[in-house]
Parts: sequence; structure tokens; C-alpha cells
Amino acid sequence: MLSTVSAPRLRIAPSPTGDPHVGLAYITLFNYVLAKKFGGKLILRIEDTDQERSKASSEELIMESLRWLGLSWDEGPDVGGPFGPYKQSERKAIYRTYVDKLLSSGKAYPCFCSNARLSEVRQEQRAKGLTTGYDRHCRALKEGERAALLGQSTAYTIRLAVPLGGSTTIRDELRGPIEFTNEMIDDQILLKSDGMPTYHLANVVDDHLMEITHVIRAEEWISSTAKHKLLYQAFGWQEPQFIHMPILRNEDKSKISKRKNPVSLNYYRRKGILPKTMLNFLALMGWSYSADNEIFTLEQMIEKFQLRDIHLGGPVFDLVKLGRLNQHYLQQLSPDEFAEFVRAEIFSTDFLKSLHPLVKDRLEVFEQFVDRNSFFFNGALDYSALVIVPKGKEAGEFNEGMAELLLLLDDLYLWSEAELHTLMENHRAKLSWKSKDYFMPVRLIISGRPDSPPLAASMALIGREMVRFRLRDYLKKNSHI
RNA sequence: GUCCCUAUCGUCUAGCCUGGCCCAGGACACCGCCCUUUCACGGCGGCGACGGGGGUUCAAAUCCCCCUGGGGACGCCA
Repeated sequence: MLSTVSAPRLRIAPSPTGDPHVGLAYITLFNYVLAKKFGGKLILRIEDTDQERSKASSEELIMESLRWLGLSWDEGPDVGGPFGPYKQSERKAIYRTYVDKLLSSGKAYPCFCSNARLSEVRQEQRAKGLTTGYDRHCRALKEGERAALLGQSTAYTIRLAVPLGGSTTIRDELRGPIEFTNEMIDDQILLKSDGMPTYHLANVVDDHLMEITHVIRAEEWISSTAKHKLLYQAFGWQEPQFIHMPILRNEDKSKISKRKNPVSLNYYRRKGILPKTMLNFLALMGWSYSADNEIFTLEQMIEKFQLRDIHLGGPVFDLVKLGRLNQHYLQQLSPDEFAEFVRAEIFSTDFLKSLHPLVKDRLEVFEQFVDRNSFFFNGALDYSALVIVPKGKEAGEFNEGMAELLLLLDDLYLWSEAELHTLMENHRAKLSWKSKDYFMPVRLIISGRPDSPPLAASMALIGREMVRFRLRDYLKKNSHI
């Protein structure tokens, strides 16, 4: 299954668009294990081709989270390597030259269609119950027309000219051959009108140039793999082996999402999950160490790992089991490790410093600190002794307002005190609730007490996932009455 | 809607490739008992699954087909 000729080269290719995701840790783990097992290399490549959504801050967070887990890489933007640069935004010129090759061999063509026309076409297809995809309008252009448009348009895209007949069969190392009729494959955009490549192009070009031998990624990529294979063929390149891991699921079996589940690695870190717990737990998602033992180290996993032992059913990310596993590992901690862990992860100096402005004026003596501010460190809160729904307001209406807030918080781009303040004030105004009918209940849900420090600042510190978790938790406990 | 993937206890899974050792094993959760001045930990026990239907075979959780369920993809996102 694995070529033993040379050491494998694997890569992880996160897109820096938000908090580091458990899905990334999951995929990284398996890439890491396979690389280590066969003495290969793991490459970190930042896929920041989406200029709208990519954030430099997210890049650092991603690396920090992976380091926390103890999953290291051999080549990447921070450590360098012989195949750099390792950030796609810095490889723009490279992609352009490869697109030109495709253009001159007729394997790709420029497309001048506007977004408006594209969505119109899509809508029409959907209405007719057809598969949606580009109608190849610009592929049919005559040479003269094309030249003319090229002369006057500044913004156009480049699309892959997918063969009109036949089929493309990809091979997944876990599933075997998977066949796609070429009719079903869209003339994928390779180069966006801003000159940046799309994932499909950048990914294939980079995997080739970086000599990647095995691509381990999530199952959601299977259908795109046909496009990738076509690209490899168009370039005349040997494709890597593809391994698609099952997708992590929410409790309801849908693809894991922040709407329904905490997905940020930072959330779990702050919650006090140990790296080895997370690794052990993630390994159990689709793989097992043995029939009667599920506690094992990364090293043991590397030793025993076999691709063929991966189970393809989509595993539910079970918080209860994660917690129990962590308890086991916590029990094993030595006094030194215990002290170090609490100091580094729970009462970290950085966190205490950021708490300082919120709590300093409210304290007479330090003994009040822990009790009054426990909600900064806790998980779920107990609301049973609190009256949260404001007087004169229907529980139903109130809960709807809170559910709406939950969604707004999810969409908030920048998680900061100022942004939170504005968001809530706007939401309150939109609902036209009185200030005290809005802010006090939210305060109670978030902090569990009426005398907590300023709300927006507290929320900023507690973090998006915990804030959303508490709102969700409150609604879960109270909305079905 | 179209295409693709997938299917063992509520959940994570072992077993499936190489059919009999499986009236299906482990773990989490749950229930009970023991330990214990509390709560936990720990120990012991219990509940609990091969989605359905057809084949193939002396024999099927294991191989094949159909159905059904679940999921994913169908973006100038990755």
C-alpha cells in the first residue's frame, strides 16, 4: 500500500480563517503518525488564497495549537525548508505560470461570466432539478471573440476544460477506486479574477512541487478529487495517494460544526484537556489501538498504526467520553506536572493579567477573587437558583431573543470587547427590549451572577466558544418548558 | 434534485480483507452492588448492537445484489 522506495512526504494544509479547529488536529494527527511511522516528513502549508477571509493572526494560532498538541512539522512557513515558500499567498507567480501552461495546451480557458450570470444559471439548474455547474458558456467562445474579450476585460477567471465524455476514476487507499462520469465534473475555476488560485489549483501544484506522496484529508474532499486527478493528468504529473478520513460528527451525526459543538482547540485547551488526551481521543475516531485497550500514547499509535485499520463510519465527537479520558490522564499526573499544568493552562499569567482590569476595583481582599470570578474558569453554570427571564417578558420571546444572539455571536468576525458591545447594543435596539431586560439576563447566563465585571469585556475574555456554549446550555435547559 | 461515501450496543469501537473459535469482545454513558463518615476514584455485576430483504455456502456480522437509514459534495470557501 505504501511505497517503501522512498520516505513519504505528507502535508497539512490549513486555511487560516478562524480558530484552530479540532478537525485540523484530527487530520494532522493521522498525517503525523503516517509520516513518523515511515520516517517521512510532515509539511505545513498555509492555504491563504482567500484574501477576504484569511487572517494572519489565525495562522499563528494554528501553529500554536498544533505545537500545544505536540504535533510538529519538518517544513513550514516558520521553520522553512527546501520547497518554500510555504504560504500560498507568496506563491502567486508560480500558479500563474502553471495556469499559462494549461492555457496554451487548451486544457484551460478564460471565463468572462459575471457572478450574477453564474448564480442565474445555477438557480435555473436547481429549479429544473439538474446538477448545478458551469454551463461552459465561455468555453464555446470563438477565438476571435475570446481575444476581443481578453483585450477589454481586466477581471476574468480561468477554468479547467474538463473532458466532455468518458469518466475519471480516482483511487482512495481506504475505499478503492471511485468513478465519476466526466459530465458530473464542473469546469472548475482555477484562477480567480483577483489572480489568486483556487484551492484546487494551488493544492495540486503545491502537492506536486513539494513532492507530496500521500494526501490525508477529510472525506468531504472525495468529490473534488476527480478534479484534482484531471489536473494531474493535464499537467502530466503523477498524483499522490489519497486517503480520506471520515468526517467528525456532531451528536446529531451532521458534520461537526461550531453551531452545534465547540470545535476550537483553544476551547478544549482552556477547559483543561491535556494534549495527550486530545491526541488519544482523536486517534479513537476511526481507529483503535486494540480490542481491549483504548489508552495509548502517540508513540504507541505510531508503532501500531496501519492505514487499513481505519474505520470509515463517521464518528461522533463525544464530549462526555473526552472528559472521562481526560480524567484518566489527570489521575496519572505527578505533583509537579499537576502544578505546572494548572499554572500554565488554568491560571496562566497572561490570563490573570487580562483579568486584572476587570477585577481589581471590585476586590477588598484576595480571598474574594476565586469565588466571585469562578465563571472565568468554569464550564457549564448552574442557573437553577436564578431568575433569568425578565419580569413581564414571555419565556418564549426571551428565549428566541437569546437564540438570535447565539447566532449573531457565531457570525461576529472579530471577537473583542468593542465589537461585542456594539453587537449587543444593536441587537437590543432591534428587539427594542429595555437595557436591563437584555443585559442583566445575558450577564446571568454568561457569568451566573448579577455582580460580575463589565459584560462585554468579560465575554471577550471568556471566549467565543464558552460564551456560546453557555447560551446554548441555558437554552437547552430552559427552552422546552 | 444529481453524484459520491458510509452502515456492529445510545456513543467510540473489536471482529469483516483471509466465512465456522461470535447465541458478537472492550470502552464511555446508564443501572445495581461492594469499598467509603461525604463526593469522587476503584472493584464487581447488569442493561445493551450485527438496519431490512434476497442470494452464495454445509456454515455469513463477515462474500454478492437490492432497499432503507446516515453523511458529504455540487462557491471566483477551503
